[in-house]
Amino acid sequence: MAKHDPDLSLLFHALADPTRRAILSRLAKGAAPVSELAAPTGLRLPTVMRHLAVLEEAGLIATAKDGRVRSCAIVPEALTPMRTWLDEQRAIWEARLDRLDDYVMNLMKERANDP
Amino acid sequence: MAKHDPDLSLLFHALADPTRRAILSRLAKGAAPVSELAAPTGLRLPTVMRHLAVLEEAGLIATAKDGRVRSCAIVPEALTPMRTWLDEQRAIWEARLDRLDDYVMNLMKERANDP
DNA sequence: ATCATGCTTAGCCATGTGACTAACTATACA
DNA sequence: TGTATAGTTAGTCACATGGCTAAGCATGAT
Repeated sequence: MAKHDPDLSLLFHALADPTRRAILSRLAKGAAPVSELAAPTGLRLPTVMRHLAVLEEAGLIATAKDGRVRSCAIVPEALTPMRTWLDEQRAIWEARLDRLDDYVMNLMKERANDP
Repeated sequence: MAKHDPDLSLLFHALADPTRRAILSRLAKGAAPVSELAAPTGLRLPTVMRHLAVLEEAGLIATAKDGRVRSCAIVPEALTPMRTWLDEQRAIWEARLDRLDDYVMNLMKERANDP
């Protein structure tokens, strides 16, 4: 359970932007060149390029240039660390579905210490 | 498949910070007051408070004040939207585990168009 | 009533982020 | 060769983020 996990931070940060998630959804249907990804966003090319750079640094997409066209594709394995983290958390969190009771009981105990 | 999903953005953004993930991990073991959460971070209280505010706005934690102590607890259901998104993506992405082939074939087809 | 504790608010600062325009490069097409 | 196309780079700008200090407020202990 790494305290500083740059992978996870990059991943979550990349996914925190709706534009980037939209690009991913588009790419889920198949590889596409930059312009085609930019079109539905209504954003300028340089802006989209930065989003793509973020996605690529997070390992979520891979790109390659063929002639003057850069083709982008998703990297499915990239979601694995996130899934792992989520499963870890779920394991602990769900083991505590008594959380609310636990929480309330804590408060009550504190109050009880003060008759 | 909402194009603009503020919930997801808030969630992912909240989780993109290692300090906040550490706080969540700590809280997974049970509710705790602000100071106790701040201690292991090495950060000042106001800074930690802001992190807690981000977590709370994302719906990841709930807090309540008892006397002068504010107790914080996780909200397990908060991860559901993220799990849903992840499962959706996995469904599509994994259906395309031929992605690399697909990608390469695309390139080859483009080249083929140019004999 | 006084003081310590625990949080809160206000405000500052450096850096990061997301958007843009404008100018440039490199490939394809005529 | 010249021109359109597809990306790329550089530079600007407003605002968000993450950290801090200093001062304030409410509650519990003496």
